Amino acid sequence: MTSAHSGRGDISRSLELMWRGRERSTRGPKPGLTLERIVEAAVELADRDGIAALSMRNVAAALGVGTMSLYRYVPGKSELLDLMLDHVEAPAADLAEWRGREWRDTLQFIGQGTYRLYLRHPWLLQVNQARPLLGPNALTNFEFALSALDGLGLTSREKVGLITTLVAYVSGLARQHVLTAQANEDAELSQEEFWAAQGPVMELAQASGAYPRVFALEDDTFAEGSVEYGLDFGLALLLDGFATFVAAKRGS
Amino acid sequence: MTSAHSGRGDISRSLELMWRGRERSTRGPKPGLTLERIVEAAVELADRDGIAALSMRNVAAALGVGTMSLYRYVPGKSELLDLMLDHVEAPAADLAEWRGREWRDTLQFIGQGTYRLYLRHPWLLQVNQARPLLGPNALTNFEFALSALDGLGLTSREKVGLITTLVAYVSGLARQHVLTAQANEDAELSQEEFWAAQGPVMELAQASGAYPRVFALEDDTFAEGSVEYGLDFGLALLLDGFATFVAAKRGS
DNA sequence: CCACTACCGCGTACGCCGTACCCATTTATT
DNA sequence: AATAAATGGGTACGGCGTACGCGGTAGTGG
Repeated sequence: MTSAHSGRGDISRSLELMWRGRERSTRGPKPGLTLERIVEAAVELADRDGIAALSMRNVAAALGVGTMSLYRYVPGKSELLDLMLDHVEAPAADLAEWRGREWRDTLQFIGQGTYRLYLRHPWLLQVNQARPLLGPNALTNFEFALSALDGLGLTSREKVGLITTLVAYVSGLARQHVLTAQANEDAELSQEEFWAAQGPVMELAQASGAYPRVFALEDDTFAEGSVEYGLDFGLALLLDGFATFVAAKRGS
Repeated sequence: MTSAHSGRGDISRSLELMWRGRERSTRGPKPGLTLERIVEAAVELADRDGIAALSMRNVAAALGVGTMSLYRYVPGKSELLDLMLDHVEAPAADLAEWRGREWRDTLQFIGQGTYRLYLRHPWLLQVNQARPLLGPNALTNFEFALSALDGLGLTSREKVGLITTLVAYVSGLARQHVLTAQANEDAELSQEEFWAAQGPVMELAQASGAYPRVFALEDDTFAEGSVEYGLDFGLALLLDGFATFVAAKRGS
């Protein structure tokens, strides 16, 4: 029953932690933990048990330390989320191969990769990325996306507009998909029970005759596998739109 | 620091409340509240103070009643969220006018309307619509969207695919936009301070030379007004893609 | 060798949250 | 008048993030 904020705490602390890590001073006991270990444990916990289970107490327990020990490494939960975001955004290793490929292939790759990222870390969709901090990984990904649009004669605004549109679509779709899938899995209520619960009122709705088109939909419309089909379907439409735009710019 | 779940509680209770309201039995004291009033107060509270401030205690206080009194009307917070969702989705009154218009205009209207909805109720983006319950308003909107695609020779799957794609894009973009705007407004940190905080590390990043394209972007790329521009820009691209698809179907 | 100092681990406590439980009160039926 | 049902809401429990502060530890300077 909890969402989460990122970018709410001490921004510069988060950024320092992302870019520089912590410079150790020689005095005092050696730290028993590392920032890295904490972030990894937190991501693993969120992946497995969902964002609602991501409490400082649970992260600490997973690491076998006291709750407040975490605060020696991270200023607060907000900054921990910032770090988790940058952590999972680590770009694929083989980005270099993509130099010189067709822009359309590259954008499709980016879209699919982003989608997979959300599938792997569904809690991303519940994190309020109010102010996406520009961590090293975010910046690398952004640079890569921009490189895909080299040499097409686009302005900065246009490039960013295309990338924004792509990411907006993919994340929006992932949101719909992942949240539904996740509800079907780990809830106490199965998908069948859910539809069974909706059944009675739906029959009323159908009988009312106010929604003829909704109830005229084919049975297989929401069938299994419609979602993977969904990404490629919408992505192709969107990239068709991009192609029209790029062609117009080239022609002018 | 809280997200929120919807569709987690007793589904059938939520649905009953949405479709039928509560049938009053004659015995006992007259209720001092109505479901309607509670939902409206909750929406107003969420609009003004954000989802984090939406606690049962705060809603009750806004209504001048005891916290637990709310539970006489709503089974729990989860169901209250379900009701809030359906409440704000109330369709525009003038949907009937749109019969027979061009599909492209209608879809654009739907996209812009959805976008405005998110601007008006930013907390929508933080609500985990895991299982969007089909309330009367949701169903009416869906029916309207389907009606826009009448007569184009599309299958059920294709119609739903187009609508899904449109909504995914718009909600994804709204998410980026609203969360950023909201952070800029009501946080203790202004936008200038935010960028000032990013400044030092950004200079380091620039000096590293690893992100040439990012730092070669024009200064006005992220300027004010880029966001409204953003919706229409992306929407046009997407609808171009739709047009290509529809034309291909027609031609075949 | 020893004080000093900086740092680590973390126990306790406070004020939030959702809500289970229960009881006094009010009202319509019998 | 007695009964049954519904309302209002107080109290309490177990969760949360985290401020504060204390005892222990490891390098440093005398």
